[in-house]
Amino acid sequence: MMSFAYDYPRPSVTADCIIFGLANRQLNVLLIERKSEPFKGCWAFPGGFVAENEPLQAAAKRELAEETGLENIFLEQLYTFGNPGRDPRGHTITVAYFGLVALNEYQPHAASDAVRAQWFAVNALPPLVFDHEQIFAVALSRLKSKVRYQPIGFELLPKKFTLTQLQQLYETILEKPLDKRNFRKKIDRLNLLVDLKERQTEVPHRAARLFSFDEKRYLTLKEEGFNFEI
Amino acid sequence: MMSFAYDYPRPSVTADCIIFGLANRQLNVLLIERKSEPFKGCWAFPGGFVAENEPLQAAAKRELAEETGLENIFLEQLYTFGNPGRDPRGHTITVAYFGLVALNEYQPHAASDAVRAQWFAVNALPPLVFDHEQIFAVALSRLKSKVRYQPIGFELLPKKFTLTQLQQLYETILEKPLDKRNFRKKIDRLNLLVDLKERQTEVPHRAARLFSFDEKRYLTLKEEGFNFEI
DNA sequence: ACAAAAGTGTTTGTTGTACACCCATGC
DNA sequence: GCATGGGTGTACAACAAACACTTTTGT
Repeated sequence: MMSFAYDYPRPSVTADCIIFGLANRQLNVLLIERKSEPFKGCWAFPGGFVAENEPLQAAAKRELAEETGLENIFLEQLYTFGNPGRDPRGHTITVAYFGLVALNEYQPHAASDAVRAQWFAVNALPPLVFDHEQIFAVALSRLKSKVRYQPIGFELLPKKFTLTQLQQLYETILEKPLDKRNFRKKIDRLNLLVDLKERQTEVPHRAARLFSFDEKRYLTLKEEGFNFEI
Repeated sequence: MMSFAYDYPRPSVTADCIIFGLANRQLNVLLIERKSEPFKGCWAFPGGFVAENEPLQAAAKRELAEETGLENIFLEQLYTFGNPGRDPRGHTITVAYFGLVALNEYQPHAASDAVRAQWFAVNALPPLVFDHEQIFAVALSRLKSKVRYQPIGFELLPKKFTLTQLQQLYETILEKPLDKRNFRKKIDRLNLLVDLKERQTEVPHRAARLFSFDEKRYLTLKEEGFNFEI
């Protein structure tokens, strides 16, 4: 095996996580405050160096857990950033991962290389280190276009949710109001929801019906894609 | 700056190119025969190590040009593969790029690390090295889904082409026959083509009208996306 | 005259879009 | 009884899908 070895100068490789969450009607993203140089004290996406012989997604998950405490998050690869100059320490390639969580259920707590871990509304982000603002732009635009051809929401909503909550999710991501009746017709045609035959409790108005996603159908639609020109 | 330096063990990074081309009614992909170990003499996608301080896409373009002679190809990032064990030399991360060319206009010639460079029909590929078969599967599925929400063909067809050629392109990629009239109506509605007011010459039957893409409209549609449930 | 591919419309079903009111519940 | 959000239908326009014949040209 050693006969195949080589020793080119190597860029270093990190895996970073862009985690979106929904709170009220606000799209949020998870940031950490860096504990160490460079850019100590600045805000960044959770992430860090890929260890030798560590799968990329595993590195992303590990760093996320270490720095924010979030675990069992589904991560999807977003894009790989490798422009020289993006990291003052030298040529660094960052494989960015993208995840969605039901924000209420995940209160992050800082750990490891992070001083703090905190949700920020996407339209009120602090300045970010490196080229993380560019990475964020790619992530947000991916989220917006994903919504158009894949089911989304499973990860962003509580297990049981109302149609209005689902609609607000789409309105938040797409940044435009949707017609209630048309939205419901469209969702209905997808055969994606299970009517739980339950209702909200303790709301100061008529209680809405609760639904959950049909996981199997959700996965099918995710693979097949659909058209949601809503 | 040196105070920020670090010295983790680093995986190495390569950039590989999956280039599709269309010949007759066959989708083809460009492979090289490796000149050096490991897997000397086996077929692989063109690609190689990313140099220090080299942008990723630049590395992909450089390797493609070095190994096959193809230049000025538009490359789009496909996916990054980083599973340990995929390369016997040690942990290697491959950023895969994806490109389309009008096959007739690009006859590859081997150079550099390649013994040969050659087009292969996608349904008759030789065994590939490393995890290149998996990479190929991702590339092909990306091509198939891309077709549904972005214009395609600009890069795969000659500058002047007939509607039938365009339809055959879609039929080849989607692997299903399409209705001529419906296809033409749909293309027409996209406002994507420029009627060149020219006709084919030297065909042994009625000459078809020639079209070209409206580049501006093509780019707009690429950004906006569309729905081509054809 | 015939072979080969170009070119062209209509009908029917489905989906998109715009739009406004009554219903149930908690206070 | 009123405030709050829940829930529902219809009409019109656009698009999808199925389908067959005439036209042009070279040989």
